[in-house]
Amino acid sequence: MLSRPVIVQAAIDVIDAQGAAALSLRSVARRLGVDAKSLYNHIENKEALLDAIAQQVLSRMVVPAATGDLRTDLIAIAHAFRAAALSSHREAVTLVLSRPAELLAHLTPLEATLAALMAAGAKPDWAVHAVRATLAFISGSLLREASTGLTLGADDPAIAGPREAALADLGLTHVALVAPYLSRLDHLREFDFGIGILADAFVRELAQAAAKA
Amino acid sequence: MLSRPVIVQAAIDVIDAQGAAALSLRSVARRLGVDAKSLYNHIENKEALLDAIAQQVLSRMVVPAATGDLRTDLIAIAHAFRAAALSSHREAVTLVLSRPAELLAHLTPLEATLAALMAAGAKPDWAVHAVRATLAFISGSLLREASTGLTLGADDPAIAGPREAALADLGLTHVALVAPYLSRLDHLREFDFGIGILADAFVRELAQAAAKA
DNA sequence: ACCTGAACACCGTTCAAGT
DNA sequence: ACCTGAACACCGTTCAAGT
Repeated sequence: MLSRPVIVQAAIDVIDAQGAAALSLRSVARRLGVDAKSLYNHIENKEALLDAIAQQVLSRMVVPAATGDLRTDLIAIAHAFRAAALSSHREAVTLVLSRPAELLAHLTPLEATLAALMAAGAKPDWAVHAVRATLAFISGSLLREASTGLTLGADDPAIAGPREAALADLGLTHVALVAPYLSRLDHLREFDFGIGILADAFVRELAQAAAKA
Repeated sequence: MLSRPVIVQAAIDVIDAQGAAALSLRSVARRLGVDAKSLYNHIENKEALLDAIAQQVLSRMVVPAATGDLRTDLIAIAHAFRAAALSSHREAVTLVLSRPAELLAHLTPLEATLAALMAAGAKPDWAVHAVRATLAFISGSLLREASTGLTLGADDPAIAGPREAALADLGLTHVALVAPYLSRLDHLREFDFGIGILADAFVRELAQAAAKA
């Protein structure tokens, strides 16, 4: 009855239903109507379960077909990765991000990104730097999505006005100046902004290297 | 005797000495020779303690003086942020990163980055996007530094050779191709690569906007 | 082969009682 | 004002005993 895949799915269900904080061997076992100690017949320990969850979440990623245009492909891969990571409860993403990237599941997007970069003429060592910068940006973006409440919206001028004045008093004049924009946070828009910048930079760099050769 | 700053410092000491996993109200109290429940006279709960730790770690950041050159200033601020975040045990950084960015301590680097961008002619809304992209990259980079073992080095060709063959067999031909570069990870180098790309992109974008105006 | 009872060394937190 | 004893509802994990 009990099996590794069943346990992993139950763990994801716990996170989806009650948040990442509620995840424990005991809560997973409770959901399965089983004693927590029984899980040890199928998983090594809690750490291994967390690895398996991260693996399972990432394995839902659908790698988009390459179009041959580097910018298009990089953006499509980044979106696919983000969609997979966010496909469960928002908090599940922190679990994926806090596992070391050597998990097998990470290799699929890695392969796709490297393929896109190298098809566009990137040399191996440079491609590795580029993919690492991209992954760092994606990780940081998802971490923010997970830990930020929906938005920071406080558009009520009755609140915003005094707050800006307080910021200016603290010497944070520039923060005060942009406060209206800081109070709005559209995760997807920020994601696209950053990925677009990186993709543009990669395209430009490769074109420049090609022109020199 | 007991006080909030003393408790926060003891908590950081616990992390430095025994890692983030060993941090608990009880371990902090033990280090202070006090009962864990006594801490509640000075902190609200564990969450508040974690916030205070993040605040304290980030407050060590020394904001560099502005030079007026956007690229130079952005890179200097990023390095200062990284240095502060890594000034304790590597694992302490995950604590800082997992707290929402609305903490007061985040405002110092935010102000400096916005000032650099706007001095270079950035409009408020665009400056906010730029600073968010930069912070996402920095967060992702630090998260990798915290969760990755020192390096992934496995340069022994007797190990590397078969591993690359195995990767190629899985259809991961590009991963196999770059495996020698993936096995080496210099955190600072990767950090500089990414920050450099972002800074270059911002400088170029602002120059372009200025030329159009 | 798989499950569980007893047991251990942990957690965060409340509240009433002590100084 | 600050500290603690008693108490509660949790954790992960081992190991011997059961089916």
